[in-house]
Amino acid sequence: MRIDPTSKTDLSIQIAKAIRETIVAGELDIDARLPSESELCEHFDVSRSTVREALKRLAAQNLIRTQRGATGGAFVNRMRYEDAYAHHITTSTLLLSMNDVDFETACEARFALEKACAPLAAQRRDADHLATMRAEIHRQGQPGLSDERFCDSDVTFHRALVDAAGNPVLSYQLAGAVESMQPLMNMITFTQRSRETIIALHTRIADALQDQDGDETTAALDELCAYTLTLGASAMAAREKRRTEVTDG
Amino acid sequence: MRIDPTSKTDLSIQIAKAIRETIVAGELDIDARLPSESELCEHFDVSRSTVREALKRLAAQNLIRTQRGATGGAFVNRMRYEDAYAHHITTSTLLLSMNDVDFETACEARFALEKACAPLAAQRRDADHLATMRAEIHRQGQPGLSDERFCDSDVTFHRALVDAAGNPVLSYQLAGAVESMQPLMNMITFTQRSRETIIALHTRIADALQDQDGDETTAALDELCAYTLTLGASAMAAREKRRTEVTDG
DNA sequence: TCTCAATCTAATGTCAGACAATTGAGGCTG
DNA sequence: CAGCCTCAATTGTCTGACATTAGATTGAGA
Repeated sequence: MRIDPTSKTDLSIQIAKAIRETIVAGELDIDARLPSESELCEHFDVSRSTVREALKRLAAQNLIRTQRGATGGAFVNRMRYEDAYAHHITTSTLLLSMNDVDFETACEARFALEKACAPLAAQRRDADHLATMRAEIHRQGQPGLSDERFCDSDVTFHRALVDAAGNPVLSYQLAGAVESMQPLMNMITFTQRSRETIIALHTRIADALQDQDGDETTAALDELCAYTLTLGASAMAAREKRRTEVTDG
Repeated sequence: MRIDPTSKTDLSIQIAKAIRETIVAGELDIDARLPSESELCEHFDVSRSTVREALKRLAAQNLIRTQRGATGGAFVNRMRYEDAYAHHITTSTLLLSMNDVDFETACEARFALEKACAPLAAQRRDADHLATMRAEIHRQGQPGLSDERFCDSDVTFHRALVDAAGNPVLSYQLAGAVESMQPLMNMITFTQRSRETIIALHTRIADALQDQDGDETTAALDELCAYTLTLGASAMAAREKRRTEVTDG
């Protein structure tokens, strides 16, 4: 756990790395207190600013939390699924938007992953999951629902499907895939007709899960994927047309 | 884009949040330069240390990069898949280790996700993917290979499978699932016999992909999952036994 | 003796100012 | 025109100070 002051790499980066490795290696238990900033200054032979910048880097990754006061300090964080979700979703969303991922790729990934959950969800779904799905289906059918709210409800519905698989690791991994699709989905205008189609497929999925029929769930997801792709394609085409017109005019 | 100096929340957190929201909202393009630290000081009416801590938080999340020199500054990062991978893997690994996720749950999640890739991989695999997989299979058969190296090779093999699906979004999402399993896998002692079984299944997977047979790929993955679970179970049992003996003695 | 408020104290949060290191830009020179 | 030099802007680091926070200690009073 030493650093190299002559390296071209910033000291705060080296220090953050050293501490991170200590934590990841398990040498510091959860909720263990790190040395105080002054002690870290002495240990690494740097100023307090540098130590603090290193700690802020770790805090930004949810690896530590800090607490003020006499018994305060920096403590190793128990990584919570909820915190990791949020972080994962932000990163995924940025990845999608900044890399101009086309709708097909994102959609394919999302449904491939959801299909991975289908057999498990069919096996393990409980009353709560089914109730959530039914409630969202009902919501999706209400007149006057904005496109954005419709997408929200869609995400909730699919989160319930994923959670029904009863595997927190799976839920965590899929949170990014499902939720980061939302900005792309939000570009679609859902006509009354397309909503009806989606609701019908959602109902089919819910029914299949209720019957604990994994194959039928997968089949319905396949159809939903195909239908979503056609919706996305026409939305992209319309968008492209608008952009061309603006450029020309 | 203002902050509240009277809030109980740390200023550097508020500032980081404000800048992050600006970036995520797309108001700053990729590679756009943020105001210099001095300008940010004036804008938010805080000291430079505070601004710097905020910037370090953002840098830790790969949202910005900094560059020294006359034309330097902080620039909006294009979120790269490679960077996001690393971050995602670290987080996933910590989640697994800190939440005492049992081997079954992690294993189930991993193979469920890999199976999601199988049909796509069978369809799109190219010569490079197959070559990588064959090379790793060969490596896995070499005598004297340590358990750790064997696991490394296993991860590389499965990464190739995932990448063969030709969907970067999928690859990104699965990186966490596949690689974060490694610490758990590392606790397993691979006997000569178990290695042979795994290599046989790997070969079956590679063959199936070469034949573009998605169903066979899935079937082989199912078997590998089941076998890995039995290996994990016995490893956990042995570990538990050792711990009990130590406690008793 | 118990309770509660005041005080103490150790830690993080913030500020101000200085200097070092880096690096591109522009000018100078051959 | 190429190469070198200087300059200026910017981030990186250091120092020292004070503010803020919250647990620990202490002490008075019922």
